[in-house]
Amino acid sequence: MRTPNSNMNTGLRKGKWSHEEDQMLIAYISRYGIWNWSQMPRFAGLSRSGKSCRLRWMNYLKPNIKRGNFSKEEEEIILHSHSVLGNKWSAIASKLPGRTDNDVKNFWYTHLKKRVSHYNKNPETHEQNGESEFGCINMDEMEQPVNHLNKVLESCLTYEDDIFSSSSSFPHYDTSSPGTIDDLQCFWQQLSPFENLELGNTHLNMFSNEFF
DNA sequence: AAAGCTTTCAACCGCGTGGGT
DNA sequence: AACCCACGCGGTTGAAAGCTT
Repeated sequence: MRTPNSNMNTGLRKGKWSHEEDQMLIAYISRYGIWNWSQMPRFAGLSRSGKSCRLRWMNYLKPNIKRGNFSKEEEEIILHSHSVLGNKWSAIASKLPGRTDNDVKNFWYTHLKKRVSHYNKNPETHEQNGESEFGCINMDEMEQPVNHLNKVLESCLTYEDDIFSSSSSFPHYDTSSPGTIDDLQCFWQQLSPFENLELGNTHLNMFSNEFF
């Protein structure tokens, strides 16, 4: 986390995002979609770089970002994927709906790297316990959570067709009194059928009238 | 209670890539 | 072909929170 300050040369704010800035970015993207990250902050009234806005949106504000602890299944998928892909965090994150590359990377360095290092140093101890380098399950079992997640994704995509054909299905969000960031996240969660779909203009405009 | 140390994770930075001119 | 620009990615940083002494 960085302290809020501003760049004396550009006048751009840096550091932690305020609730108000989050609201402004969400409101702007909800209304106009994502068209150009470098121009957008100016039109949205934000004193931030496009890069900063993009990062904030992608890692925190985007609909259906999953917060909180990683499940055992997610852990195993990360470990397995990392053994195959290496530090390709975005590729690994793409296997975990709702998780960002930044989240995966942080989780790897704070939780999983130690476990893998320990295994590499003491493989015989772990093997005696019937553990793989990923902790406790074998490679065949590893495929199951991946398949399960793919099925969940497929069902979401099917549901998307249904929900767009009946506008009354959209959850309602009171933007005149938006409440806390938790309220917002609760609202985004209600839009779960849209998860993993890039919210381009087409999708957003469909519910922007009701949204505002 | 408080000082020092460690961990977590949001955010920044630099670089590579691809598309447009 | 060369340049510019926007975007995305991976590595790194550092404040805040949590833990230990």
